[in-house]
Amino acid sequence: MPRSRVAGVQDGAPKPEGEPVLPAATLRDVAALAGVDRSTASRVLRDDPVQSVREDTRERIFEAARRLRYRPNAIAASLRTRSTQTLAFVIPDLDNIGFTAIARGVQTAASAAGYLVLLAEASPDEDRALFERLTAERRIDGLLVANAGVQLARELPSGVPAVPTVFVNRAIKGAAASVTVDDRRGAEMAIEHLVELGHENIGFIAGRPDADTSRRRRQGVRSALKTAGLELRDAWVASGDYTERGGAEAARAILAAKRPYPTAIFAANLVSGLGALRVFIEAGINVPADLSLIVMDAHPLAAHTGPPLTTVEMPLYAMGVAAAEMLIGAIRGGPLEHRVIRDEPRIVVRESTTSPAR
Amino acid sequence: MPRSRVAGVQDGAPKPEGEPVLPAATLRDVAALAGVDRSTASRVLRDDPVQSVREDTRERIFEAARRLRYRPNAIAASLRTRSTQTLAFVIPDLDNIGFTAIARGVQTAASAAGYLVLLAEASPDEDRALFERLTAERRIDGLLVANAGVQLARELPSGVPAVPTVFVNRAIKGAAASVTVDDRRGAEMAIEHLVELGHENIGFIAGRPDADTSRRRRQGVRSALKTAGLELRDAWVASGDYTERGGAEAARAILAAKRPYPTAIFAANLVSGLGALRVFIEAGINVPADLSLIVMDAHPLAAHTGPPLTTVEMPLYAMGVAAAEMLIGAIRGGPLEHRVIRDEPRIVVRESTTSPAR
DNA sequence: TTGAAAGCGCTAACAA
DNA sequence: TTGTTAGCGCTTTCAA
Repeated sequence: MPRSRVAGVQDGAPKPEGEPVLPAATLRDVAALAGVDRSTASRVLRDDPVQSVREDTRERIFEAARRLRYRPNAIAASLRTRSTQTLAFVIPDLDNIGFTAIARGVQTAASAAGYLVLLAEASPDEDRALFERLTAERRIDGLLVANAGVQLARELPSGVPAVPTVFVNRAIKGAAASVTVDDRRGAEMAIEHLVELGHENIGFIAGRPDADTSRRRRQGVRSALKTAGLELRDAWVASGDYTERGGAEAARAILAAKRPYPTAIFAANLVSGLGALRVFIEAGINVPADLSLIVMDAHPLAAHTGPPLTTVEMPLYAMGVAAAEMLIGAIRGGPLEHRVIRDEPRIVVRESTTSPAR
Repeated sequence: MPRSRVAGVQDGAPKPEGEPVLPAATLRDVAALAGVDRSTASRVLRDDPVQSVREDTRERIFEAARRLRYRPNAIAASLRTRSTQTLAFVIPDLDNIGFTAIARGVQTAASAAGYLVLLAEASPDEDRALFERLTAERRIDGLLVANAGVQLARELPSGVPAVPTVFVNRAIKGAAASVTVDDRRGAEMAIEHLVELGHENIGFIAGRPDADTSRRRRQGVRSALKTAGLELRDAWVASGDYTERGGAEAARAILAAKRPYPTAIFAANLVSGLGALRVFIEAGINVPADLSLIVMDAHPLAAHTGPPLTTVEMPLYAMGVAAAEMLIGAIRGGPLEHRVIRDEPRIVVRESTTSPAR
């Protein structure tokens, strides 16, 4: 039996009924206690290098702040400085497990620079309102947009005061900045893996036709096949739309075409690969004995599908870090640019790929 | 071939080099253009019911605001009203797929009430700093905390001006408010499902011993087994710690115990169930023929494991909605309380459970 | 080395 | 029905 202390109802912070909740101390209170002017207190507490302050004055101010548990009011500071120390990271779908690695990179880089991150999900029909709310109302200093459709970039009303914006995992022509990964190389590596296993008949479940990532992945497929002296048959290509359902439909389309079937398939992302996998299994196809499957996007769960999926792991965390760093740099006057993270993708071999049957 | 317009590099918002970016209009500008005082403009634009305004004045003000593309500065309003219209939703781990349904519920309810949600991930060693930053600096009006450990509640310095806080999926004694689901009932239903299939030897992979959800799930297991006249053998129970690794270890522990093995196992959450599933499969155990497995937590990906997992789907979305609504109510002066969402959990039967072999 | 004064953009008493 | 006034709490010249 576990000790009841552990298994019992948890203790939390008991309400401190005794201590009256004082109204939060302001800079004025600190200054009064330290016997200085508010401006002096402000300079000291912010470590303002512009003017020097006598050591004992500094100490008096710090001591007063400590005793009053002074915390600056960020809202008031923002109003004055016109800087909120906050970024927004907008994603289209929280359920899309691909974004967590990016988000973690963003968070890490932002925290390191003292920025807070407002992570928000916005479906295509809501995003305009959200963007307006964030930027027009001056709640953020900069914006990161992942996976969002063109709509959003196109529709941002030009009257809205522009905050620096970096697109993540999406190269939008005309946008000032973006950070992407080398999708083309990742797709090439997927095909190379299949070719090394001996496959000659390779199919492709593509992404959303209107997404630029999809275009680059398709290019990678073509170029790697060409290098291997192989051909991409029309009947073996279908759009999986980056969704589970799209992947399933693509799989059915490939199965519906006349034989021969391909012996291996590369799906342009994890979710569409899952949809396809399901269709194959339900059709009685043995993966990988009859058909190998490799998908783009790494996620812990890929290890738990039936069979575990061989994946192409892209440097998503690094992409998030780079995007946040570029954005913060831009806020501070640095350049916005289009950047591609060239860290080599990694093939994680699991059980869904093997050599073709003879 | 797709039209090149579609497959090509995407167009975004071209930089409007022509239009000079005007400094954003303020209330003062609107008032001047409409020929009224700032206060009048403010009242009209906020739809302040306190005082009435002549119809033509209203129209002049709206027209001026429209022409100047006026958007109120939320920071300035916040400073004055001491309300940010922003909530924070703090979660311990973005990768935990269980939280997305909750987050979506929170978002929906918050948006409906005009609140923005700041979704933040905070590991146990960071959360204090984050909380201070959010509350002490007065960036938010209320706080939702999901899955967080006791630490956080216990350690919140009492000097920090308290924002209303609602714990989500976690009942913390001493905390003012929480919203949870009926974990006990969910666990009972899992066991009932196995019993109905004819299982008599049922094992349990429990959650983190220090989590209150884990305690309730354990209670449910015991009570349902008791009702069925079955016993829970010590050798068939192990803590999976709510992690994949913990689940794997628990599975190994159960396999290491002397026979007989249980014919079915209930894992207290999805991730630990995945860890266990993997161990079973690697041990050559056929799931479900040799061993049925049911897990708590619904997620689309549960349909894609090998075999697809039978799950207990809890009303997580409803929990998120309820938590946000309670919090917003509290901000507006309403009560904080401990609430349990009693919506009946749902068993989603997939292929990982079947009747025991004879 | 410090203080005085002004003001970020808005809202809310109160007065007219 | 509308305007006057006084801040919210902070930062930032400028002057002493």
